[in-house]
Amino acid sequence: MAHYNFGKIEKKWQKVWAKNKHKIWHTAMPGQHLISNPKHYILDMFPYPSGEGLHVGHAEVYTASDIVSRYYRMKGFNVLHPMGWDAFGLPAENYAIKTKTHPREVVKKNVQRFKEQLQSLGLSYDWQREINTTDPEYYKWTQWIFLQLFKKGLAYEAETPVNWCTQDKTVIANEEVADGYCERCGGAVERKNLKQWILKITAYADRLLEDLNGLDWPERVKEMQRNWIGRSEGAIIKFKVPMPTGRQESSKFEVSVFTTRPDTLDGATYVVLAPEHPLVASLLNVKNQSISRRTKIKNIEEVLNYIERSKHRSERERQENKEKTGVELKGVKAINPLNNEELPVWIADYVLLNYGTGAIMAVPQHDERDREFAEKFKLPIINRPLININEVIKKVSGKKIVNYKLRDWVFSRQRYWGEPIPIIKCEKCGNQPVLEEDLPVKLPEVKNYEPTGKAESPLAGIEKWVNVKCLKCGGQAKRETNTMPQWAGSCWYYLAYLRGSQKSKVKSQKLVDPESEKYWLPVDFYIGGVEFAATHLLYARFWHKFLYDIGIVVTKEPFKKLINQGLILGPDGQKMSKSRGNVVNPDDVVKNFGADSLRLYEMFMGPLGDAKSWDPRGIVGSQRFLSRVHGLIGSHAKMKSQISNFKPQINPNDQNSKIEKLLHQTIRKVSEDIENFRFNTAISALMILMNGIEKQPLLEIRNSKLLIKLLFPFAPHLAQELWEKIGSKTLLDYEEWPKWDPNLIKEKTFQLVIQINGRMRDIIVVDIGISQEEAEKISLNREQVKKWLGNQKVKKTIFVKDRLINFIV
RNA sequence: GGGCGAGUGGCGGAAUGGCAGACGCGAUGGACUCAAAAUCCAUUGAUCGCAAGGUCAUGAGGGUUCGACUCCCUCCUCGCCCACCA
Repeated sequence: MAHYNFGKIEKKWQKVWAKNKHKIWHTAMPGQHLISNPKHYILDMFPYPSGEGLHVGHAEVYTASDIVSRYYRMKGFNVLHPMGWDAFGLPAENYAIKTKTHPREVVKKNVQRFKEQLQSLGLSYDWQREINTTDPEYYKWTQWIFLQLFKKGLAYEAETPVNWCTQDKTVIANEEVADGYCERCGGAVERKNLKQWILKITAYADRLLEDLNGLDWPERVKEMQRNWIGRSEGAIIKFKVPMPTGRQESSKFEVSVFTTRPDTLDGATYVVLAPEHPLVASLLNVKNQSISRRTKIKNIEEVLNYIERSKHRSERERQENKEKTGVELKGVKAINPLNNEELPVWIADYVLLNYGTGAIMAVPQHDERDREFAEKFKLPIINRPLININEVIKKVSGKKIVNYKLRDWVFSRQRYWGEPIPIIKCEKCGNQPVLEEDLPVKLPEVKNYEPTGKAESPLAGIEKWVNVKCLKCGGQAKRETNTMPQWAGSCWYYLAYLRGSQKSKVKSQKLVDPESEKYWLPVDFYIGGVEFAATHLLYARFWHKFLYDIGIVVTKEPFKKLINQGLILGPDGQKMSKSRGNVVNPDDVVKNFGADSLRLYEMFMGPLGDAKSWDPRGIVGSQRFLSRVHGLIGSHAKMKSQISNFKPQINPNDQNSKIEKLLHQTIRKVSEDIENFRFNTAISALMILMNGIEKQPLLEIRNSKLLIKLLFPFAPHLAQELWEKIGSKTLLDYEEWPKWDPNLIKEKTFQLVIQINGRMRDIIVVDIGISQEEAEKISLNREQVKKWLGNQKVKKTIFVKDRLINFIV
């Protein structure tokens, strides 16, 4: 059988769908009457429209959500299934620097290509709701949310470290750092502190943790978020560090450590500070630039060298299990507040400034890392009895606290291509929020997107834009020139779709129409990669909870059910990448095999959530299957007048009744599998049905219709084509999903497995509901059973109803 | 280093406490053909046996159970994420 002309069929129906005057995939706009049907909001993680174009991994998620959307539409649900573009970000900017094109133009081109590619897969999006995070009408509201955060004290400025390329004189992303050097220019990278905007996500830590319990998310994602938030109970204990000059005691010369084990305090044998810890600078007395005279530290050179070295190591490197490094601050001692013992003080870069207090007390007897360190540097390891936690804390005036691994969210980027942070800075009056009526603060045009050589955004160079009047005093002020991170736009985009069409968006004076929000939220199915577990998914939950607090939304959580898709690896089992040369381009696959074959194959490859490698031969199986369906129904459609009168027989032994049963089993299997995102087994069930139908002497039109409907969510073009071929004029989107008859599926008999000592020795067909006595009687009469039992005595019999009987001898 | 997953035929996978290998790919043999492709039919975990049938087998080792791919423990290997890639 030759393959059907998928190219022609697919183009034909894509055209019909695009033009369709009934707007099959459109849902009611804000202000329009909402249908009272039950709803499903089925959301894809929207793509970053990269220059590479659509990836087969995109095709995988989007096909999955498309199947579910089509299924629920046929089940009578009001389905919202939108798509948009997460279009701010680094690659567009880097490309702009290289080619001198405006990122806006790059994004426009890429979006167009992505959209065409998505449409070539036959995905049923409500395109009238399309959004783009770089659209000023869009980022106006991203900025608006920032203003609300600022007004509630949840956005603040503080010094935080960035990767500073010493050659380019610019801040670079983690991704652009390779082994301590800048990936682009090869210059050395060091950590440098910069004043940046920070969002207080830690204020929501407890709620973000608590509310995970109510979410229908994969347990592993919830677990990742729990660990990321990293709640731990412990205490802050202060160690005095006597003034190195030996004169008066000062509160400055003490160090607070966070410990989860205050009960081990008696066994502490040394104290470790992060190299950046402010106490280290104080001890070195750096500000006088006369370190050596006023400090007690005897090994200044060594200490300074170590601090300098740490600057060049990333956080990850510092925590890696290579040899632990550290330097003792010779001459400095910390006093254990419990027993007044003098402890040596070290600096080591495995202690991080931004976790806990940036300082630890080391108890080598109880902590593995401390012991390793102690063994390497020959520090004492002592075993002292544990003391009751409350007693310790009371005795040393410690403070019980809850500590989180979660850190506040650094929200500034020294970049052009992002949302400008809507703040005006006045030297006299401080930070002023831009007035809401002045939003959006639009990105101005710049001549080039190159870094400025100072740690600031290219926006800083546009004087006309930067210089403004202070809103309070009217004096000379400047705009904030940092932009927001790419995550900002994706924190609320599921709400942006509810703003509706371009027309209703422009008209709207609110972030989201309350009616629409009440009806559509929460998102029922949110589908995307597990790699966002601790970033986007946490950031979006944080913003949503904030919007809940200020009365914008009525739900506490944005995404009710989360579904993860796994990576599609190259044929070599490696992650697809240009440099490996193992990238599969979906355009080629669509051209050579058809969109329906691509969709079917990607869903058939394995469980949605698993990583799986692309097998260039595997797709022919999917294509072969579709061609067989096309051949069978297509050829029979010509004779439809003859077969439509065919009457099914009632006789249960008749072929026709068998196929009836298979059909209903398949309807059930496919329905249940779609609802549970198990597409690989759903497709396998369709194949089994097809194999059964092919063996039939005659094809009943009713059976064709059922098969077509079941196939439709997976291979919509072919299904719609065949639907037309058998004489139906409707669009399948409006057809009802088949129901199964439980009576037709019910089995009357089953295969009873007979085991002896747990090993299968015989199998017989018996009636469902057979009693243990009867099963025993029949089994013990079987030749096979007699042979295996011999003259051994049955000690025990295990009977599992409608399944097996096991004789223990 | 930390966190989260996964290991089943030649390959992708199915079975989540009860017949291991559904469905598909590939391979082998056959039909059709001058021939090839396509298609159709049959076989296809390993091993012993003429056969009936047996034994072994789900990364390795142990445990729980009448019974373990499935649950528990130890180990090995691989994948993903780690806060400025998205």
